[in-house]
Amino acid sequence: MSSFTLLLVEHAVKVNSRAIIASFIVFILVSSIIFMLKVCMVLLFLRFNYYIEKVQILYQKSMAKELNSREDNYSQWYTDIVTKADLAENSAVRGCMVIKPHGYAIWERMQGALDKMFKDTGHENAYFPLFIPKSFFSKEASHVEGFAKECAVVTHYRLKNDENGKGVVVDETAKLEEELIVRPTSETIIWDTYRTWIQSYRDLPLLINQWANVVRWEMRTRLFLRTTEFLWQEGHTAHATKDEAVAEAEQMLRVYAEFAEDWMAMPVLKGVKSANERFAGAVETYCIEALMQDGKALQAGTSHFLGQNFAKAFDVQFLSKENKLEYVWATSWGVSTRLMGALIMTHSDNSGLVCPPKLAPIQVVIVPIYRNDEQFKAISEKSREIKKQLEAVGVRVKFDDRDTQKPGYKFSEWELKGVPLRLAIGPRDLENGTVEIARRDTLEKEMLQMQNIDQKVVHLLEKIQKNLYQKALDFRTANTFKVDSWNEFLEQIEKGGFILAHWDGTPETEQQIKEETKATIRLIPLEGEKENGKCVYSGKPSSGRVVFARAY
RNA sequence: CGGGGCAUAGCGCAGUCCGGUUAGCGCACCUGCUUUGGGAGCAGGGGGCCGUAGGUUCGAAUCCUACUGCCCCGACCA
Repeated sequence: MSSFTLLLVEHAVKVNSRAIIASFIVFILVSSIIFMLKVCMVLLFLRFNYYIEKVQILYQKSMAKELNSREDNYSQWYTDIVTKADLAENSAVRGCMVIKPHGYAIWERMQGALDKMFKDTGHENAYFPLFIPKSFFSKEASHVEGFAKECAVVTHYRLKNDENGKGVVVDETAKLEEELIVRPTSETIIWDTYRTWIQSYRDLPLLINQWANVVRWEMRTRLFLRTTEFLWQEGHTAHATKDEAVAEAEQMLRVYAEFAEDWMAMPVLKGVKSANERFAGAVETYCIEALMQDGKALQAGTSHFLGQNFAKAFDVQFLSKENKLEYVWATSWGVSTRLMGALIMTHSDNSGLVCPPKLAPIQVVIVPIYRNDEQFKAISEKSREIKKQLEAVGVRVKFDDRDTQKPGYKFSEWELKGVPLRLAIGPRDLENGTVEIARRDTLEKEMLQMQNIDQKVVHLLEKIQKNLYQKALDFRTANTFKVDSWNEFLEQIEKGGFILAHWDGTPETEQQIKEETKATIRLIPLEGEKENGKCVYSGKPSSGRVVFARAY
């Protein structure tokens, strides 16, 4: 019995041990397969991670210098150009920007050109205060209404150390008798002043301009396009007759249009604003309107016929030749640093800013290419020679002789900053008497002989200026549409561009269209043929097409 | 003022869910060498009160509370 059991046990052990061995082998096999699979997966994972890392590195590298593209993200592209081309940056103060040297240099060139045009049309510069007594504001009813919601107000004139030792606080005992408004525009303070300047028709016309900063407390801001504080010029003129004042407002509109087209190479439409869009306090607002590359419109300048509104509000009267006491007729007109935004959005591309030669602080940059000191010396000598030659014919030149950056870096940097022409001079050029010239507008490169380089450059700069204008004009033409039905209107407004459509002339219809489509009447054209038709929204009769668009 | 998001090096971000070595990465910066005709490479280096103030905890960039600031989307506007 016991031996039998033993046998059985022995058998069982044998069977078991076979099974154990078998299962052990299976286990080894399976686990080794699993192990190998694991190894493979880990390897794959590592490999994968490596690629991810690589992709991230590449991405970060490209992010370091490159712009978001115009097509992918237009508004980010715009911001990238402003900041990466060193035009401006956001400041510690919400909504206010720091205009950096390169951006300011362009603005200075704009100022210079405009200032000359103002003076050529008989205007003089003056300066009025930053602060306006609050009571002045309430004198012209619609003017207050227009600006009241966005005024910064000065209430106190002293700070003191906090009693709890936590920095400075406003000294409540130093409250102003009358609060001061930081000017959002200067009509009121200027007309209050003009009252004392004007007594007789002999004091007229009074043609004054001021270059100044103004503050409008905006909800949402964007560099150059809409900032809380901005730089501008404001012209304020007084005239003896209505006709003369209207003529002045129209003249300044032409000045703005000429500046936009000749200097900024930016085609503009001229027209008048509808009642809804009119300046607060104006009888008529004239404007120039440009089309940006994303199909949105941008108001680039305004000129207002103010009638006698401010003369009456501030009691500015003069004795006429007929010895009659009359109110004077007024205009005001302005353009701002917003033009910088217009400039950027009209011409620039995915390589950065494209600046028209007439406004470019640097028109030509010379980049030397060399391997050693001797070459650098020889090339520098030649470059300085060319620089002098170009400067002699009035070209603004920079010789980029920094030894800390490589040529490729410099090429990209100056493209980003919008320099119209780049000359590259290397050892080969010295031997051959050539120079490589690259156009910023077309990004084309060409080898030129060095002889008469000054004439060639001058010619090219003119060509670039013309080409930029033509390109912008072609773009506008291709994006201007006549629309005659409401369905067409709805469809087209989504695609962007200027829409020429009939309007019944009522503010109600304009408001309805705005609410339904976000499009506004940019202007009622001054030029072009008049044509009768039916309002695109209400179907009521219309005497001419007006320009609709979504706007900045 | 409504709705959403974020706050970590000069800039851009990871780490936060799930608390635990000396807080990382890219760009930029500094030094050296090699480079220089389209954003150079290698090696080394410096730089942080992790928005502020409380709390929880042996321990907080990480969890909780409050505050502040910024960004985006709407209403307002050149």
